[in-house]
Amino acid sequence: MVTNQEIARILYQIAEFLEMKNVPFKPRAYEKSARVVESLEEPVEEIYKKSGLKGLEEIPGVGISIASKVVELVKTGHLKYYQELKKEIPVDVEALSAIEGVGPKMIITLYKKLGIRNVADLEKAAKTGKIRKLEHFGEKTEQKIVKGIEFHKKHGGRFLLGEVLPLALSIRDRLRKLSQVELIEIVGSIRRRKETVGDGDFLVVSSSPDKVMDYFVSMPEVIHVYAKGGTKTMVRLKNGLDLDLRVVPRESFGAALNYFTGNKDHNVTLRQLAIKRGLKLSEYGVFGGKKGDKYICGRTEEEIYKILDLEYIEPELRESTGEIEAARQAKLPKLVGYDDLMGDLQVQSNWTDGEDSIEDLARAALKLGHKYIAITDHTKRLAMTHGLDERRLLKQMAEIDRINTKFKDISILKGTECDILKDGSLDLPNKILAKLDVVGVSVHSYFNMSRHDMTKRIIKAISNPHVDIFFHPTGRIINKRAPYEVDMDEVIAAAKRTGTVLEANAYWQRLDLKDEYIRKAVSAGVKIAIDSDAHSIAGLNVLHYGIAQARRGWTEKRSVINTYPLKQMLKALKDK
DNA sequence: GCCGTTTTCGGCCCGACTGTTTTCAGTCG
Repeated sequence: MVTNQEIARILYQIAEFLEMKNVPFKPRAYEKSARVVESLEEPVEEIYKKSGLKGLEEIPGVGISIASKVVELVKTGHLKYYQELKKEIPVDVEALSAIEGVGPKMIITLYKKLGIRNVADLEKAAKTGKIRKLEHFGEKTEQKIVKGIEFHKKHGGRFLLGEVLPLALSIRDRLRKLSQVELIEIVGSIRRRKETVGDGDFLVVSSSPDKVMDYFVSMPEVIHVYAKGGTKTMVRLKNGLDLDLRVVPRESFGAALNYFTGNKDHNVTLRQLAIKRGLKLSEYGVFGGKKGDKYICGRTEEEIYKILDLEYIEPELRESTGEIEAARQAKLPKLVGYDDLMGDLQVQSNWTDGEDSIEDLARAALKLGHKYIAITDHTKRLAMTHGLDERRLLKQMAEIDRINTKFKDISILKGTECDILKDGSLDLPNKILAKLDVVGVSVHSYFNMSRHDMTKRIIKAISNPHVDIFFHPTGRIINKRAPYEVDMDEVIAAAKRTGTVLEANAYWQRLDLKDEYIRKAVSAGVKIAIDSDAHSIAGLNVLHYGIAQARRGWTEKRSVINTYPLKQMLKALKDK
């Protein structure tokens, strides 16, 4: 089994090797294909098994040459072309280029002049002053390398959106309070609400950028300043997160907003569209005229898309997955809004592993404006959570009836997060499931089953006529636990066939379904439910992450059952 | 090596900052 991440890593490395060899254009091609493969949730290996070489070539950025290499990787577990490049330049490109400020050209020079092959070699050479003696290198470069290595040791990799969004919002609000700041927005992958982010980007319009930059680098979180200029400043925070701040003129705000929101391929395509129209697009605006230096527009993003004959594209969609083509044909979805949810269909109370009582949860949900909330405690198989058996669940249902009499603006629904057992049967008998308003089911055990068995197990479970929602369908914990092996195409087809709702779990460590599968599900006509999976009052506040993920999955309001008023929502469930 | 509202061949996004240089290459986004 070769994972998408492993394939992407090799493609990235090939790109770096080719860059070192000064091969034109190919590095970009490999890099692009790597980015695409990396972002696919469906295993490339599965795509190959299902649709062969042709299927691989349909992946954007992957042509016949890269597709064949992927096939070799899938079939044999290695790739000759890659091995040969590694033999020719035997350096650990992946680790070396992960160091801030170290790129392919530097790596090849360091290898040729000093025989540096890995980070340990690099650290030693830098600390013993060997690097500063090289031509075109100096003391500062050497220091930068030492620091880069230290930083990377402390904190490598990407952050989860939920870890950085609150911080980014706080910094945005602090900057907004400065009198010199006229306009400010968070841009980059945070604005696109990507599930993981590499850094934080801010865009500012200001009459005195220097003051803003001074404030930015002196924020208490900042421990290092990479660069500080009149329009661009880059810093690192204590928690390891890098932040960029850009300042642009007012008339360029829209163009810059667009440019820094990305993603990269989305931008490249927009610029190419501009060129085709005899225009030039940059972060400063759209330019035309004989010399190509006449400002045409750029105050707002809407202007940019309009002049390129495109519908406005929401930030969450800008991932170069067909949104530009759809915008050209005016076929973009009207996305579910951040204020559209009327309730929450997965919440755990202190009857099992939640912290708060049903009544307190209901009161908190009411405060959030919810019209309904489903209490979905675990079932007995999850003994560690004191999962409910039939007797305790009946007791809880009576308790919910009692509490409901205290509220008139919110309805507490009787639900369950019923365990799917190994053979696909459920942890509670049908006769009690039939009495519940909302039956959710989920997998909490035997994660390592074969793809075939897991798919069968899940389809059996959701085929139960009482099962309404399949909770966190792939079981992943972002950056911690891979999804279990399951054929999501088949699960989606089964959900459609049986009228089962698939959950878009909003908890930011899960975000399960992922955008890619949400898109497949809704385009197949399957309904989704965006749930908090809250285990406490505070946990109720994460729905916006799920909405973001749904928007990234091209979801319209009508596909989300908990945007419906209570009666209509209940009707959309199976056995009602 | 990929791709097509110019194209199946001939293109391939644009700009800021830094360090090492006296005009630019490398890196990053």
